[in-house]
Amino acid sequence: MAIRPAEQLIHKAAWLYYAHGLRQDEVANQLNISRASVAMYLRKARETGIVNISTSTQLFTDDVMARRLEDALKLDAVWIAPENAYLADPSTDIAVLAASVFLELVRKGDRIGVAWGRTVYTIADIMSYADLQDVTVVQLCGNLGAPYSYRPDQCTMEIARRLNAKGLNFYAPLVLSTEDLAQGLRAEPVIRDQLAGISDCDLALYSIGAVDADSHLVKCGALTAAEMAALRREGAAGVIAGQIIDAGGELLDCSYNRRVISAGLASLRVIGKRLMVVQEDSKFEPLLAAIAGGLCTHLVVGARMAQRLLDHAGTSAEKAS
Amino acid sequence: MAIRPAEQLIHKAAWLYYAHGLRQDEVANQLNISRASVAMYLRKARETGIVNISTSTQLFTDDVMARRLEDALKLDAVWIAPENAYLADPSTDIAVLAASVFLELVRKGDRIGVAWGRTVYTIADIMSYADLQDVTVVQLCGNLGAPYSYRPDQCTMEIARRLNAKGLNFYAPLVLSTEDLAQGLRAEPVIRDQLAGISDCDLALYSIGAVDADSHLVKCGALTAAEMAALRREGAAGVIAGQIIDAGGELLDCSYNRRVISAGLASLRVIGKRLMVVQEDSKFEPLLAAIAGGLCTHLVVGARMAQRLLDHAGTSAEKAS
DNA sequence: ATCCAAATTTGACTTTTGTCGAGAGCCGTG
DNA sequence: CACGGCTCTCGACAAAAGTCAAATTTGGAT
Repeated sequence: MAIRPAEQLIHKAAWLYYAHGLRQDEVANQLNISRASVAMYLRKARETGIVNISTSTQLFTDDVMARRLEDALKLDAVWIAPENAYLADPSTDIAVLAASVFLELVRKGDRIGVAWGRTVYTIADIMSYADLQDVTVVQLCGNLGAPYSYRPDQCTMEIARRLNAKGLNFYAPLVLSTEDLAQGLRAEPVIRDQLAGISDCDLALYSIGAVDADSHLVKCGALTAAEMAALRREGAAGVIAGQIIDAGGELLDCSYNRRVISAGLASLRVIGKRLMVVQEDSKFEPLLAAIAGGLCTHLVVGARMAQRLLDHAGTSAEKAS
Repeated sequence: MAIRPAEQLIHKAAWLYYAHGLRQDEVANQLNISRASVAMYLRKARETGIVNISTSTQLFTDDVMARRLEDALKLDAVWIAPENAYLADPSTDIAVLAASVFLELVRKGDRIGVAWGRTVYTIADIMSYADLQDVTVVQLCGNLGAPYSYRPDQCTMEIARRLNAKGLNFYAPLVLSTEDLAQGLRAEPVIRDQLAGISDCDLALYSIGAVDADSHLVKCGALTAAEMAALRREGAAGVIAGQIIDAGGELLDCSYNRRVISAGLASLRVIGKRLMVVQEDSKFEPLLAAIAGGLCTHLVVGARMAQRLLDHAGTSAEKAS
């Protein structure tokens, strides 16, 4: 009899194994199934978030540098991934840390805003599963028909899937060709409601984009490399949730920004916990801009970036005094 | 070089193993130690709550009976442990479930009140470890020089230890020989402060005691079997946090109660989440009294007890109509 | 300075767990 | 009603994790 292995059975196996501490063969006896099946159920239980294995991220905030950064940048919490210390690929380390931090920040009943980018998708990809049924994951910005797998809607959905949460997608393109059209679309009830709902979020997850030819905006055809370079000369310092900000962390006054459908910076700043994750060292200036603009309260970075931020804060303070 | 295996090293090993998903031998390579040491560190990490393995208790609330009980008894949540379904000893099952539920209810920064009894100690004993450094566990009632290992202060400390939390003990006996002395002691600043602090708790954990010769109050010499029997005739229905309540869940007007140093029922009722755990079927009436008195918002019981409660609620409702 | 007790580390061994392909039951379809 | 596709299950093997006693190191006491 090969009945669909009811959630119930998975749950029972997980309970006996993890809560009661029985061995797999003991569980198998209890449930009258083979030990191999038990092993499979347990894997499923882990994958569906019925059991939850989390490791404390204390170590990474306990760092002295993290504390100093919190003070210097006026952030609520900073986590620093030790560069090259553990693994060959430091960016994976940052993503793994970010995923753990993210899961630690999520609370039951939360509404979570998610932006997009390679970093965000990497985090989604390595994030472990959790059972947060009353959580809602909302997309922070419109979609791009990207050739990559980390489209905005995919980032949102993947994270929702991992959390067993509800995913709310944005059914609009990120950039339109005219300002009028963008304005009209923003006024559409469906879109307007979703944009309005962003400020109700309890937690936001995003990274920051650089203003160069490697930007996803260029790669996805939203802007040409030349346009990007021009924007840079006009003061563009970074890209957040598809929008271009200046060095002060304010929206740059440009046609592109007016054609974008995305979470306004004001809505973002209202969100209680704004988790920013930065992997690449090259994103130093963009990150400074985002911090200046108050777009992040919680920060996950690598050790090298942390050092640079600290040095910068030090010299700024000196100049000021 | 056998340096004290700094917390740091345990943390790193746990991180690589659980967060990054490396194998133990890979971790051993990374950290330049033997795999055996890694295995030991990982056990320590689990025991100190650096890693946290929890299994969802959904299954036990999803039960239809649990839902009906919540409605019938006006409780916030009910968990039902399937009797005899899983293991030989059903009371263990209830305790394991209670421990999981308890850990699920604790939040960072919480203040937790803990009473005492065999049930509470059993829960403490099988509870897994967690890393909740900013949690405070306070003792709800005075101490008894009991010949058992589940003295009030031990229950409190054991739970605090498991949680890596701060434990606050009560430095007073549970019962005094005269009412005057009890009153005087209650007015002592140290004691008064602690009693006052009880209503600040976010979560309470207790069971209910029966009014019979088997009661711990009798076994520990606080009352004689004859006195207990007399109290029973006077309307005593149960024992909670060392105090005797009547069938309506109110403090029984008796000398014993006036000589007790413990959390007043009013203070208890102020606590947001009051988790009551009952293992023995014999505690049906005491439990009814506690529920009637609004002393519990969250309940963990076995299936048989749940059925009895439901039947009782049904017949009460019939009578009323 | 030297020794002792306690704690840590390790290699070797045992137990437990993960995985794979074969086989069996279920279900919709032709 | 037979057929294929599907998923679930199981036995057996391989891999990984747990354990133990002996060896080593540490820190403190004499």
